[in-house]
Amino acid sequence: MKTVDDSLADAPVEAPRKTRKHNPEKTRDDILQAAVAEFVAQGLSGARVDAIAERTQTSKRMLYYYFNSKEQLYIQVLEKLYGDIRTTESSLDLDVLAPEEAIGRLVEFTFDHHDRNVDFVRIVCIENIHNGANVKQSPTIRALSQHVLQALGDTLQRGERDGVFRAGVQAVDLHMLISSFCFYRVSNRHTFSEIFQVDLEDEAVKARQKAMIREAVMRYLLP
Amino acid sequence: MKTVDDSLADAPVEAPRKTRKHNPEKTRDDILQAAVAEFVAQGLSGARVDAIAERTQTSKRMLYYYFNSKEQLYIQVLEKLYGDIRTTESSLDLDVLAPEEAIGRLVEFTFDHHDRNVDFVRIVCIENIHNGANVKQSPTIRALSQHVLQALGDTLQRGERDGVFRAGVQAVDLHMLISSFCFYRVSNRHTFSEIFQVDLEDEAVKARQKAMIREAVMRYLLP
DNA sequence: GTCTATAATAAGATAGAC
DNA sequence: GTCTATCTTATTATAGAC
Repeated sequence: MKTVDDSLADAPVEAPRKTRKHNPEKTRDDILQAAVAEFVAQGLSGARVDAIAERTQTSKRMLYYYFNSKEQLYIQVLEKLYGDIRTTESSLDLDVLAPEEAIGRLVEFTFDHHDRNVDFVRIVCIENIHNGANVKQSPTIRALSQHVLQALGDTLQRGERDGVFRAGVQAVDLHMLISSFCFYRVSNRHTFSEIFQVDLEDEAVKARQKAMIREAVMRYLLP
Repeated sequence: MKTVDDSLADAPVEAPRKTRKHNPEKTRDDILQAAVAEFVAQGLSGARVDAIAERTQTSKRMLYYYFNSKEQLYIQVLEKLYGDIRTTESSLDLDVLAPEEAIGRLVEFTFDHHDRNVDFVRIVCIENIHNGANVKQSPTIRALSQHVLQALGDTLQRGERDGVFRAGVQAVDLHMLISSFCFYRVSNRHTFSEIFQVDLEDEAVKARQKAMIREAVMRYLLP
């Protein structure tokens, strides 16, 4: 007696070998996404390989098949999250704006970017708890981050030349002034909001703080 | 035949029962210090109870005897490190200084304090990775941190009244502006120095950045 | 390439003697 | 209060069939 399954077995055998369960890129990406979620939620030591596997459509065996170890999977996660930020950062085009406009825009962009990318902020914290051991192993990541500093340095130079910015400000220092505030607001939001009883998710608070860091930076640059 | 040990046994029995190995406070403190080192180095999930015990003069059994669980020991560590900062913070006496002096001093104090207390910075990062779950359980910690905000608010008000500061600045926002920079320099030093190739331990760099945050804050407060 | 079952070990916690 | 030995469970990683 023929069953429905039997009739499927009669389908053309020449069809591209795309059986139900073989889809390498998708499987790999599925695992990587699950790993992002788990590592970001639990940290490097806190993350469980089993938990990552459970978040996927596939099995733990495939995780090891594609990534070899928990640590290598973590490095892939790190590179993915650092990579995501680059794409957006490169789209800023600071060089077409007046220096003051450019800096103002960079500050607001940085603020919004961190606010929207909690995952990135968390993975950077996790990596620092582990003394940056893995960023140091990834030449990719350093290369990814050179763009902002370059753009910032160029803008500072233009402003200085035009007499709208003071001289002697280091790009790396200014980058730290901007990033630190935007990063800390997100990285430390749990302890900060609990201890000082502020709702950092409140849109009014957000707007006020965004205006503050913008103005603090602008004033600092005045001649 | 009498041995040396036998003669010791003849010592006065009324002496306070202070046998070689019984010293509760010291043992407890020994464990707590070891726990600070391990948790700060490895994080909450990464820390190993065995490793903590190995750092002590005593055994794992005593750790459970005094602290009941890994988690409760972690909370004690958290409270200890938050407590340490309070003592120094309270010694600032901002109210006896002119408002500008007071803020300048607060900025420099905060900078130096974070620079010197890497342990505190790390435990706060670890705690945020765990969503502040443990600070929320400790009413002690919130109480500890109210002093700075109060002192800062008072100083802002004095400056505003004297016409040396602008109006409308929130104490909590200014606290964040100051803390974020001082904290981030330490918390993110591994990734930051690797990616941007700066030596944040260099005394010249330190002095430059300390002057920057001080001036940025002062300028921001100008009317 | 994928799945189930399992090996090998590490980790938190406790028993019970002294 | 303290120590050694151990229980129990969780965790990374792999074997081997399909």
